[in-house]
Amino acid sequence: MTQRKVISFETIRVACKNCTLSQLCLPMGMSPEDVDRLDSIVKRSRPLHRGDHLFRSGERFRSLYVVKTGSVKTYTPSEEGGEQVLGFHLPGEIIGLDAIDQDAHACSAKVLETSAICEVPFQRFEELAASIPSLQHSMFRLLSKEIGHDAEMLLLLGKKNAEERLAAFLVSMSQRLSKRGLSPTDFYLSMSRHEIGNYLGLAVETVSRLFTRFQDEGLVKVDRKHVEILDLHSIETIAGAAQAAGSRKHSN
Amino acid sequence: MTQRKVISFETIRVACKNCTLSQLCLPMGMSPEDVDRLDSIVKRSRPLHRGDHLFRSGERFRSLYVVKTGSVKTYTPSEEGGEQVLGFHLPGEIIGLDAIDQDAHACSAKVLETSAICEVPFQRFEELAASIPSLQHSMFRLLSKEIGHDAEMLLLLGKKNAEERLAAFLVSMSQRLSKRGLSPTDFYLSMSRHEIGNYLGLAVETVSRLFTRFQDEGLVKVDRKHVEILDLHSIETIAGAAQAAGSRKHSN
DNA sequence: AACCCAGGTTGACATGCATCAAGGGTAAAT
DNA sequence: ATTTACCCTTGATGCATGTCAACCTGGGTT
Repeated sequence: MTQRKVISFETIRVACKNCTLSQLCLPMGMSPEDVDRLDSIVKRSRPLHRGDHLFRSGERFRSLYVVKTGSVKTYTPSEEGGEQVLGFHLPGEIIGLDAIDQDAHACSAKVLETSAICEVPFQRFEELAASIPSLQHSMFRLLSKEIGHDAEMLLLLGKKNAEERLAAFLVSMSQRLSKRGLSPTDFYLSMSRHEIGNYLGLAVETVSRLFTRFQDEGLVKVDRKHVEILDLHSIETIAGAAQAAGSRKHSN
Repeated sequence: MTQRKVISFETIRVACKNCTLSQLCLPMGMSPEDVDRLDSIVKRSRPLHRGDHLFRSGERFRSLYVVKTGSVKTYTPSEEGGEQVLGFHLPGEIIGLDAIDQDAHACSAKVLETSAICEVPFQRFEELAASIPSLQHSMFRLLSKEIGHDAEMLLLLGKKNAEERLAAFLVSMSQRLSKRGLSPTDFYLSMSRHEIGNYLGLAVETVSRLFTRFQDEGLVKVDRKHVEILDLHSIETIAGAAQAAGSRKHSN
């Protein structure tokens, strides 16, 4: 016992069964034994730093990645430095799902702040999923959830105006942080205004102006990346007001 | 032999193994025996007609649906009759994937023209997928493909202008019809201008004007729902010109 | 045949947001 | 401490596209 492995502390710290994210992540609904089996195929690396890539567009697909701490953005780079930000990923969220089909990454994933990432080799994962029904089910659900989330984004980009988009973004951040045990009304954004604008299909200037306006209206208090939500209810109302009176866009 | 079942003709006509879509659909890459197992859980109903619903938003999720012939649109209805069209589905395409996560349908699915639909009860399907690795893999791929497609739509809605959107829509239709053995340059659209506009985040009038403009420029010949593509190459160029010179929107 | 009506087209006008431009604050680098 | 470079903010202007309104057209109904 005195001779136990030096890595034991490390192991305890990161093992799936001890991970606070297990209810949000793949282990969701699995028996302790099965979680151990999953755990045995997960690779963990040293923390990554701002700007590091998990993978780049075009690379062969080998593994899914799960954010353990920190945050990651995914984006599709296009010629000339332009890009479309596809999403911001918080702890427990899985990255690389879109690569399964083509066996290659169509987007790139870049770390926004110092982050710990779990790597899940996909081939092994599939074998495991075939023998653990609840894991297969979790995976179907996670993929489905992503599709549902994308549908929300389509609605946002297709029907909502700038104000509604930023409000929806704030509500989403608030809810997701809250689920992770953080404050739903006081948080730091790890992405730039530019990245937010890109994600929401808006110009940086518009995002900036909206933050200012929301602040003037007493809805939030913003200081650079630090956001305090003062009136979450009003922001939720704005965010949900897609087809409400006054916004008759494409109303059939 | 004389006494064979009356439904035999019907059965032959629709069985997965005799279906021309099998390479686009779930049976992709499965052994003939496994296709039979899949076939045994698939339900087929009488043809549905324009306006019929496969399911409606809010209903309990029980089955996935696959278009066999015809076409279907999915959309999220919102209060006041407004809606966001999420997609148009051609033969071989699977509908209902976004409902797996919540165990309830978040969108509605409406038939655009007389269509034959296969119903796949999901619980049975999951059992089958766990015992047929290639089926599980197909399903992961199909879900992943949907996510990748959604990402393309996010780029379209977030970065492309009206002209690029409609061009992308035409290219998509052309490619998908072509894969199904139909002409890539001469086809009938089963959806209205309104539905196209809603899908692309544009007003009906804009869609109409663009069709006219494309026709004036000699790119297409349009007569109501009938579209002939005269210069597919140019349309592809327009569709792909997201970040090209001249369109500097959000160019970082 | 006359009517009806949803779907489509076209024109005139309005506006939300992108674009252009300039300046200020902050954090990392030296 | 100073420099540097990025990020953010704010103002002025223009344009693409939504909105409003009118009319056309073809298919179905009485």
